[in-house]
Amino acid sequence: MSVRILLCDDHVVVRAGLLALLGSTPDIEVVGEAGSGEEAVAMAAKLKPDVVLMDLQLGPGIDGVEATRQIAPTGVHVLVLTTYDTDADITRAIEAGATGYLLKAERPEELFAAIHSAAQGRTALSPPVASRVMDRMRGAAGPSLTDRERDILGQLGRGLGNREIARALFISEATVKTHLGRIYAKLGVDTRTGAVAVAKERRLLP
Amino acid sequence: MSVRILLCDDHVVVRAGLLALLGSTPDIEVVGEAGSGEEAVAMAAKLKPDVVLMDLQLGPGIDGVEATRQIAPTGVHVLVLTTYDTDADITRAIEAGATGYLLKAERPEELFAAIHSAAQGRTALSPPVASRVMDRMRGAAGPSLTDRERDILGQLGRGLGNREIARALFISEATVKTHLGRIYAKLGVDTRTGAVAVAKERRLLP
DNA sequence: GTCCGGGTCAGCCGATCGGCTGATGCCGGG
DNA sequence: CCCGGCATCAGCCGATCGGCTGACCCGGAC
Repeated sequence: MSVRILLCDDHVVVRAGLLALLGSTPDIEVVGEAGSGEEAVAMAAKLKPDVVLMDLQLGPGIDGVEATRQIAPTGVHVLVLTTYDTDADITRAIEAGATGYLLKAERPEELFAAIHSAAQGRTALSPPVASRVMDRMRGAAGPSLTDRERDILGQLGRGLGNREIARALFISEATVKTHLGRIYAKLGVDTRTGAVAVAKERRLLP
Repeated sequence: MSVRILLCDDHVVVRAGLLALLGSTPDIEVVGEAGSGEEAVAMAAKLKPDVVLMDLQLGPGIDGVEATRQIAPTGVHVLVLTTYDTDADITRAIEAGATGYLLKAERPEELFAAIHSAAQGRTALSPPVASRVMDRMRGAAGPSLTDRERDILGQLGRGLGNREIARALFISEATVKTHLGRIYAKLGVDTRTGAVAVAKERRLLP
């Protein structure tokens, strides 16, 4: 019996590509296409597919992570299929309940295998993604920033000064400095510019 | 008579999507697919298609801009089809000789129209891209950094302080500060972190 | 109940940064 | 030949940053 799939991607080209690839395989059946997160949530509830193929970047409206957060609890497996293998994206998707994380650059056979894995609730990760996750596990004392520290880092990445960051986050400048100090320590730097550089390198910033 | 197309994209899914979309139209014929820049250059020379549909991000090897730079002079029209509409990408692609610049989020009809335009050598731009180009024209004084300023910016993007930048480039700290001041002025910021942020946004940094 | 991690804040001080003014040398176009 | 753009450097000064020390509150773990 074939696996029933719901596609979710805002790019027509990508949906067409997946449809073409998956439609040609006998044991996979595409039962629906969604062009936005809202649409995906609604169609997942109605169609109850075995697997939702979810892009993370969905243009306006809720993004793929939020859509995954809403779909996953309903028992429908979500397989993230996206272009980027950034730490932030991967962890957010996994936290949101994604069953797997594939890259669009992946070979079709990998995609088919991952879909069947996901249909059975088994995790499927692209090799580069798996590597990153392993690195994350190994580097136990790795860059484990708190939520608030990530907020600060995000503002920092926009080039704001301490005062501006403080106003943006509704806290005092002193608090910003405290957080920055801890961020520097965790990233192994001692300047804000260095923090941005490292964060950029480790893909902690958009 | 139909337009002969060569696809170039490192993503199998995207190639399949374009193949599916274009294959269903009678006046467009896909004569080849390339998964890398090198492949695209070779196939363009051999197949002499009317239009090359070129992605800019191509994974390892030469990128879409470089491939375009090599293909365009041979008289083959290159229509860039990519995900991003950043200033730097657009200008680099156009400088490299691209005939048009489309976004993957574009409607299929736009894509068809753009292909026919490109086949005749006419420029085709996605609306958001066209807007940016117009903005650029209006604000004639674009961010034209000198080579040396780009050097400084590069070091800055690594998180170095003025003294370190000075040592890295074998100049005095005073000179670094002078260059930084001019960079700030050209980028419209007033802090080093802001410069990194803007440079990152405009893709002036690796 | 106590301990601890996370978030919040304050004050102090040395180092760094950014703006300013001004100067030199090189090179290429008018 | 002179002018302008580019790169180089110096000194001054106010603003900002980064490190430090110490503090409070809260919620969950033990």
